[in-house]
Amino acid sequence: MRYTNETKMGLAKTEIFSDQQNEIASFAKVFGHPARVAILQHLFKLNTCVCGDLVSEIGLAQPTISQHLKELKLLGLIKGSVEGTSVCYCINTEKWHEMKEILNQFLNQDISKQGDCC
Amino acid sequence: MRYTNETKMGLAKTEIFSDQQNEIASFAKVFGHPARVAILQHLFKLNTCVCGDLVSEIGLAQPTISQHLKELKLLGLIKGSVEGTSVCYCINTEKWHEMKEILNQFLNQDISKQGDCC
DNA sequence: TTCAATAATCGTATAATCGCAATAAACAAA
DNA sequence: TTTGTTTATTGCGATTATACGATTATTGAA
Repeated sequence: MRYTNETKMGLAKTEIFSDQQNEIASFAKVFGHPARVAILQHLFKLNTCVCGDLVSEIGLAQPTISQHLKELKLLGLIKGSVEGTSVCYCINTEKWHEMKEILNQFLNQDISKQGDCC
Repeated sequence: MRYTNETKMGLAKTEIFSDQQNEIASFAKVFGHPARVAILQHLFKLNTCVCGDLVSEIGLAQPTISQHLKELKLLGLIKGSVEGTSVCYCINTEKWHEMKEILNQFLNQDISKQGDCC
């Protein structure tokens, strides 16, 4: 089997989809792991910045948590700031709203007209 | 390095998370690929069952589309019924509502009290 | 400066995901 | 029965994702 530059195995062919479709997928993907869901829920629950007690809270190793935080930060959903030797994390409310808007638009499509013929 | 049954590398440790967290992650994960987003949008747009024109519509090979459909069917978000030689697909509206409820609860958490200290 | 605490990064093992060619399976029609 | 159409399954390669030990910053305190 031969694969060209245009057809790389193991890679999603994002170029054939719209920006909107790729954006929805990107946001959804980051929620596609329970650890990241748990991290966000913890940040929400405390209603304030969390100074790195996530490792003991979640139950995964420190490098693993750090990696998940990195992905959340990459999408802009959380912010982090250095506070002494520890790092404080919190929800980036503006980005969260932006993400919510995009996902809600997809999730809350008008379903009433769907013909249930199957 | 040694890994026990409890610690299998490359596997998400779902057992340390709540059912709710795992459920959110499962639904989000299936939306984490633009092809599946595109499939669902197409089903929504037509407001009726689609008899396998998805391959030409999306632009991926037939086995690839079939695989994505399988994942959507596995979660129950779509239904399929055989119609002669082809198969009709449509949104499973009940399951869609159920999924929406679960994801909305997560996405629409009260963000107003979040201390923006970062 | 030295030491302790904390978090990020690196390296690596393992599993899952993505995509498709080839094939099989199911069905209708000739 | 044979033939064509359509979809599912199989098998494989390439890549990403998950997890963590070891190490490396980074900062505050002694």
